[in-house]
Amino acid sequence: MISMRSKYGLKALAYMARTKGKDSFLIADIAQAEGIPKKFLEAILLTLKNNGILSSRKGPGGGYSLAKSPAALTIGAIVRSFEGDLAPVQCLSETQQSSCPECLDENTCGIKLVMADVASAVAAILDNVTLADMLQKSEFERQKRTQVVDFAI
Amino acid sequence: MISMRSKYGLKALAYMARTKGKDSFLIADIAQAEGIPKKFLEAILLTLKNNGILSSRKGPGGGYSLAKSPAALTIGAIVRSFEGDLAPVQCLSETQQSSCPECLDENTCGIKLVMADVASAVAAILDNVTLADMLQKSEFERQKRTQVVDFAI
DNA sequence: GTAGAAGTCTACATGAAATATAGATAAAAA
DNA sequence: TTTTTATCTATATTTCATGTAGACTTCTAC
Repeated sequence: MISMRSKYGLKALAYMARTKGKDSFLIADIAQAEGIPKKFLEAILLTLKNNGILSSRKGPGGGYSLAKSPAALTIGAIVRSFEGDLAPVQCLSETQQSSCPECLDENTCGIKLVMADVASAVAAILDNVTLADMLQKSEFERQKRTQVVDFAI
Repeated sequence: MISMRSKYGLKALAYMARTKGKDSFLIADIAQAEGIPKKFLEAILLTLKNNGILSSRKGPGGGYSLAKSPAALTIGAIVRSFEGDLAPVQCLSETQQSSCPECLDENTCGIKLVMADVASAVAAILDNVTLADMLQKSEFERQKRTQVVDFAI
C-alpha cells in the first residue's frame, strides 16, 4: 500500500498540472481544492520541492509551481520522493546498500530472487508513466463516462 | 515493503519444503532453524493453517505439515495470507469492495488507473511463482556460487 | 485414564511509523 | 514596513507491526 503522503502528493501535482492558465499555486488553494489537510500538505509540497519536482517563491504573488512539464515528471520519481524506494524488501533498495536484518544468506535468498522480479515490474511501469499520462488516462475515463450518461439520457 | 510476517512465513514454508524425509515439523524446530521468534512463529503458522496452506496435528508426534505440494503453493497465495491483499491502494482491494477514504471521484481517479496496472503486474508474477519455483531459483543460485568458488580455488 | 507433548487462544506490551497540528520564523514584494 | 507567503521546529495522536506471557485444549502413547 502506498502512503497518504504519496497519494496527496500525486493529487496536488495532478491538480497543478490540470489547471490551465495558472502556473503558481498557494498551498491553501490546493488543500481546499483537493481536500487535503493544509498543514500536512505543507510538508508534502516541501518534500516535492526538495526532490526537484516543485519550485517555490515566497511573498505576495508567490506559491508553488511545477519544476518540469507534466510530461517530464514520472509517477515513479514522485512516489520515490515519499516512499524513498519502490523496493518490496529492504535488500532490494535502490538507494541504500542494505540487507534485510533477518536474512541468513542473502546471496541465495529465494524471497529476494522472486521479489527482484516484482521490483523491476513495478519500476518498469511507474518509471514509464508520466504525470501527463496519468491526467490523460483520467480524462479519457471521464469522457467515456460522460458519453454513457449522454446516451442514457 | 512486505511485512516480517510474510517473510517469516515464506522462510518457514521454504524450510519445510526443502527438508526431505520429514513431513511433520515442530514450531520450535522451525523457529530455531530459521532464526524466527518462536511465539511469533506460532501466530504465523496458525495464519497459514487458517488459509489452507498448512495442516497440523496436536499431541506427541504432531506438528505442522504442508497442506499441498510446494508446486501447488503460489507465493501470491502465501503473501496474501498475511497482507490480506496485494493491492497498492485500498480501492483496488481484491477482497473487499472498498474505496480510498480520501478519494473525491474514484471513477476517474488517475492514481487508481495507474496503480491498477501495477497491481496486475504484481499479481501476474506472484500468482505464477510457486514455493517449488522459489526453492529452485535459490538452489540454482547456490550451485552457481559454489562453482565460482571452486574455480577460484 | 492419565501424563506429557504439542498446537491454540486471549490478552497485552512495546516501539515505530504514519498522520497530522501548532506556532514561530524567514523571505519577498508592494 | 506591512502583508503575504513559504519554511522550519516541535509535538500530538493514532495506528500498526512486532513480539511476549500464560492459560487452555487436544491428542497420543503408555
